[in-house]
Amino acid sequence: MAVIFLTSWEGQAMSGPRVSRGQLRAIRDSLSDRDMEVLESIATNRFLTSHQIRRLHFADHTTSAAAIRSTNRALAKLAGLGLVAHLDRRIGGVRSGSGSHVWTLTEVGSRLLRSTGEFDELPARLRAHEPTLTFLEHTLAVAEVCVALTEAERGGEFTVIELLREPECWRAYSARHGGVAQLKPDLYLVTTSGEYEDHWFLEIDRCTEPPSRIVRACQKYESYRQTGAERKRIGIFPAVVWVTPDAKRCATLRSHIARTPDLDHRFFAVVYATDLPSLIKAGIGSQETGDGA
DNA sequence: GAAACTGCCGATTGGAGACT
DNA sequence: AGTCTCCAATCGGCAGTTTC
Repeated sequence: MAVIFLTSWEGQAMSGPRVSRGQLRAIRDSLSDRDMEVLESIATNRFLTSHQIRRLHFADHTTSAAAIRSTNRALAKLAGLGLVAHLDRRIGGVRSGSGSHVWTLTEVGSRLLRSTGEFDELPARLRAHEPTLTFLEHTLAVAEVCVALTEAERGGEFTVIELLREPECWRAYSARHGGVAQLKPDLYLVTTSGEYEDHWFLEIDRCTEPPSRIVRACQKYESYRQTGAERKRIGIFPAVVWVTPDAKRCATLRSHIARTPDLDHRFFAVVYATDLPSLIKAGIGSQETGDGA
């Protein structure tokens, strides 16, 4: 995952010139199906790097270099039409070197998608201020998992039935000592592999929180599990998977969670990001057998 | 014929390591 | 500690090729 720092924010690109409904229709007519798919991906994930867009929509080119050029040209076209904009500077590549651009929807792009009737939830006015580095890194990390899942699905490892992002995947429940608590997974995923359907809560770890806080979050999942709400809804409790950026962190979190006594460890897993597709393909055996809440 | 794709090449950028 | 050099990765311009 690229490390990205912002030096400035093209806030003016978020608003851009006024575009009439007729102009918007003309722009829509000039777009290919793939252009629309790229826009929809950016809208769904809020921010995507050029690299991620390439993997999502330009994977069928003969060489990766050709895919990159096609990606860049498609994005340049969308940017030229005022539909997307990239953050001003890209710093920090996959190894050394400069990193990918980070793209987001402009207000015109948002209006265009809302005009299709499939993105009514997009805001009419977009944030004009600079996103924080923490927010951006988290958003891109979640997007990275979504891209990896798409690639694995494309490779025939499993089928994604449902993928919900924040806040659609959040769960509100009654806390033990009264009041309403909220569970905030990064992703909710339903997959099939063979004849089994698996449900997952995914938490994207970026080594920014101490293991003690991860353990507390697990305890919150355990409290929610004991309400029986998920079991009532879908018949099972989803597996809770922490996705870590490196193997050392993976081992650390596994160790802390394993030492926590008041958890039903059948429902919790920690996995290094690259191993997530394998875990999903194999399944975690998280199906509650009826002795639960 | 137009649009999309591809190959080539140079410019740009930051990370890593060597050097002072 | 600061500077310099090399290297890897990305982007974009141009021109040729392919596809519809």
